[in-house]
Amino acid sequence: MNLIYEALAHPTRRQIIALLRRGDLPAGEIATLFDIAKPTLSGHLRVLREAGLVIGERHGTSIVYSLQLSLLEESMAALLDLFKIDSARSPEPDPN
Amino acid sequence: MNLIYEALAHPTRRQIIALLRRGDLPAGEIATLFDIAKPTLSGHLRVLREAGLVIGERHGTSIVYSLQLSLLEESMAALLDLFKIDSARSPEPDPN
DNA sequence: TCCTTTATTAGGCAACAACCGAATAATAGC
DNA sequence: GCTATTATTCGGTTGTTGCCTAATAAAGGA
Repeated sequence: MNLIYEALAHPTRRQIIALLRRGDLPAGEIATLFDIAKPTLSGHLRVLREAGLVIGERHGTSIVYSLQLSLLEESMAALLDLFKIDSARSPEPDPN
Repeated sequence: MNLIYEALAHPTRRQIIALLRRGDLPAGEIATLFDIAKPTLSGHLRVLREAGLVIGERHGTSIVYSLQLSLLEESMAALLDLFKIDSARSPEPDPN
């Protein structure tokens, strides 16, 4: 859970998520849309991958990234739990 | 918005939020519930304050902290927007 | 006023995160 | 096998975060 919060803490990574919502994209194409070096973006993608928020599948020489929607829903549920706007959850919440 | 995501990125700060959901608490009492030095906790409270997630009101020598529920709801809405689970929002989302 | 209590700020340090250019890996096509 | 393309990993720099102890501030009561 902590990995998800950390992944969301950087604006660029949230923008990548917003981008991928519209459809899958290869890493290079994502890179062209940001004003940062490719290795830097590759690092951001790794953080998102390790948090489980995206997956990358190789197609030929390119690696196409797509959202992992189930994880996004899980993180939503966690945040709902943290704020307790929704209810019917564990009585002793552990936010980690 | 970015401040909120950054504030939520640390486990201790999320635990503070979970704690305050049950009721307001003075800083010192929060500190006793964590195994960290008081100045460290004071720093976490500052981060939460600057993100607008909590407010601190002085009562005598102590400062009582409470959740800023409106901001919590706003951040929920932002996350819903980021993931687009809910709809009927801005057509060109900016996740910053 | 002085002392106690409660919290914060200041200063310093180690660990981490973000960034870049250069080098390396993986695949496809000739 | 060689070359081109696409991405990642490596190595290093810079700035930030998290933590601590010591010092300071703010309020209340003797």
